[in-house]
Amino acid sequence: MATITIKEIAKLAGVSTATVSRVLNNSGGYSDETKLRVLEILEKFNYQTNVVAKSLRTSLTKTVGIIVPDITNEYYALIALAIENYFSPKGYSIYIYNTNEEPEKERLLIRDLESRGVDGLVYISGKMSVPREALKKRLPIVCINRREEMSEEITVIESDNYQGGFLATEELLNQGCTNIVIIRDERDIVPMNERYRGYCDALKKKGLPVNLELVKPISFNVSHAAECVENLIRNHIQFDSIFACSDMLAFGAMQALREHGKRIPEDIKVIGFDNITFGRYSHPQLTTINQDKERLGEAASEILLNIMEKKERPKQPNIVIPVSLVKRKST
Amino acid sequence: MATITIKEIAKLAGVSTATVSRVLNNSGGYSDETKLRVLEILEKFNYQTNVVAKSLRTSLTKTVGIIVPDITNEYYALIALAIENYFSPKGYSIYIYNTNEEPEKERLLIRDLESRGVDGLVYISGKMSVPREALKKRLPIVCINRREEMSEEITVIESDNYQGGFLATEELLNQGCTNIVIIRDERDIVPMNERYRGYCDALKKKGLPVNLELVKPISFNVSHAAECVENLIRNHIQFDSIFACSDMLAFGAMQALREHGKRIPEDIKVIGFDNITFGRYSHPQLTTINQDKERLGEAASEILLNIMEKKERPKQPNIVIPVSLVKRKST
DNA sequence: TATGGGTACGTAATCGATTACGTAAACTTT
DNA sequence: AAAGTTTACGTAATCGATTACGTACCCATA
Repeated sequence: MATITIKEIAKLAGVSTATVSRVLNNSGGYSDETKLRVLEILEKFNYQTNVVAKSLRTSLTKTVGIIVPDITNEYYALIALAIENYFSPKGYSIYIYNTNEEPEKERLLIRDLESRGVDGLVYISGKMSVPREALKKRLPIVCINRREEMSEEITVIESDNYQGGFLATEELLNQGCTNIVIIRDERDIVPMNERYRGYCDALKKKGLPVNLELVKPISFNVSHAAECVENLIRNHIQFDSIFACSDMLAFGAMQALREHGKRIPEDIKVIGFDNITFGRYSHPQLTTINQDKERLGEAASEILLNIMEKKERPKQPNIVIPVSLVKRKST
Repeated sequence: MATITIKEIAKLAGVSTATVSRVLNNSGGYSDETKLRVLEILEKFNYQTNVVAKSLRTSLTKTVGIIVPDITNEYYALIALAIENYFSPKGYSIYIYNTNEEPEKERLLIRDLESRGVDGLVYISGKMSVPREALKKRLPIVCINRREEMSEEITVIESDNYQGGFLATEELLNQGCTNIVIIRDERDIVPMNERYRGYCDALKKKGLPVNLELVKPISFNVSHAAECVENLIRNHIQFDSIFACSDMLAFGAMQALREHGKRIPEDIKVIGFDNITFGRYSHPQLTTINQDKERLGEAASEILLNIMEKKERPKQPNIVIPVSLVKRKST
């Protein structure tokens, strides 16, 4: 690096490095003239802090790590973007780590994060072992949307998944549907369970039973959703609508429906979850439950910064971000 | 941080920090017994390198920065992912920066990157001022898909945009189309110009003229594509197909076509560019030109690492990644 | 005028590594 | 056996900042 150091600036300004540092950090202890002279030299030689050196001394790196399963997924990308937009103006840089939810990768990550001395971590992934490890290492952390029942020491930001499931189901009921298929992730994870609970309660409220033949847990994947719908049709199971627990699953389901000559929404109504961009361009445009990814990212950032600054790990209650129904053409 | 340092390890093992460091880096100069003893202590106390300190000493941070316009865009996300997958096993961490192509943001970035001492930079964005600045600062850099005519000192990885434009147009011609609308980005940037050149040449090869009434430069945005198609229809301009220079634009165009009762592909055929995931789930499924985002990211990474290691900035010829036609249902 | 307190600095330690250089002991070579 | 070479370390400087502590000077107050 050809950059000039504080030492050289000091010599040029005829002061000590201490004074230069003080001027740089506005920490007082210098006269106005000295300040001006130093500032002038700083400017003239285009001084840039060596962040690495500063980090070593202060043990603050001004970095935040984000762990996501897959940045390629718009949902995660939007959250990551919100986090960057929050932290970047505050002088932080963002490390991004894709785990693909592979446990080995996650295990390595926590070491790397600590080695690099990140100031905080936003975790949006599956294995809660990482957050627990982070907690042990006193690394400030918040999780998004992956609450586990037992982990009350970790703050979790989550969408109101229960309400989402309820609203989605209610929308279909309001359209006169009575045989509502729910395609959900087979994994026993809180967000999915909550959506399912909302589904059940909406039915219950309407006085309808939960027909387990219509509850379809699948491994989370577009083509599985399509297969699932095909099986329903092939087995002549009666249904008039589908609540897919993610928009991608909804797209898979719609594709299968079309291939079997079903019209949407005339024959079968479909509702998704997440509200990703493509829902506006699918045919028909997808009715869905909006998750406020920006708020999720923002709220997580705010709380994380709080933990980082206060250096205290508050038993903060989990934050629930409201969801909303986005009515389009598929219901 | 509660982590143990090299100094403490040294004391515990009864050696100097120099020896511990040598063992850590496998640089020789110690007996087998010493090595074993040190390794044992290292293991026992779960030593982790302080990367910040190491970086300060070696002036290598083992970080790579990625500058993208918008990580929320699947195209960029896939490239970024490929880059991470390349560098991460080599011990690098990835900084990600979204610029939204805002010039001020980009200008700030280059300073930050240098301050943080990133070892290399992959640049996928618009303003070539950043790469030039990086070059001046001797920061290893490669660009993706934004070649400018005059900047031969910077290595650029790009898709074969000309070939893509040619293939797309040829596909429509093969389907019997003669009035092919091209919806392109209005900006005078190399990738778009190349796609357009491919379009022109494919027509020429077939002995057809370029009808400028069918050449539609728009500001890059889905709804503008829709408007553009509406205008064509409203003005009764004859066309039998559309080559949209990005899949997103194709979706906008298809939506407008549907709203005007045009069937795809029976009435109007549509082809896109990029091959983003959603093209498989649109209706009809979108025929498109595949950009190999993984190879783009990989190739960029390889070359970047090369520059980083050799510390030389070779006048490397630009790398062109092949594209291919993905035939689906919209043509 | 002596004392006390504030201002404006400088000195030097420090963060946690790496590494050039020095050196004692062991081992070769003739 | 003397000289040279190699091995296996340790010492201390260094990377570029921050900051506790010391101190000289100035000014106000008793």
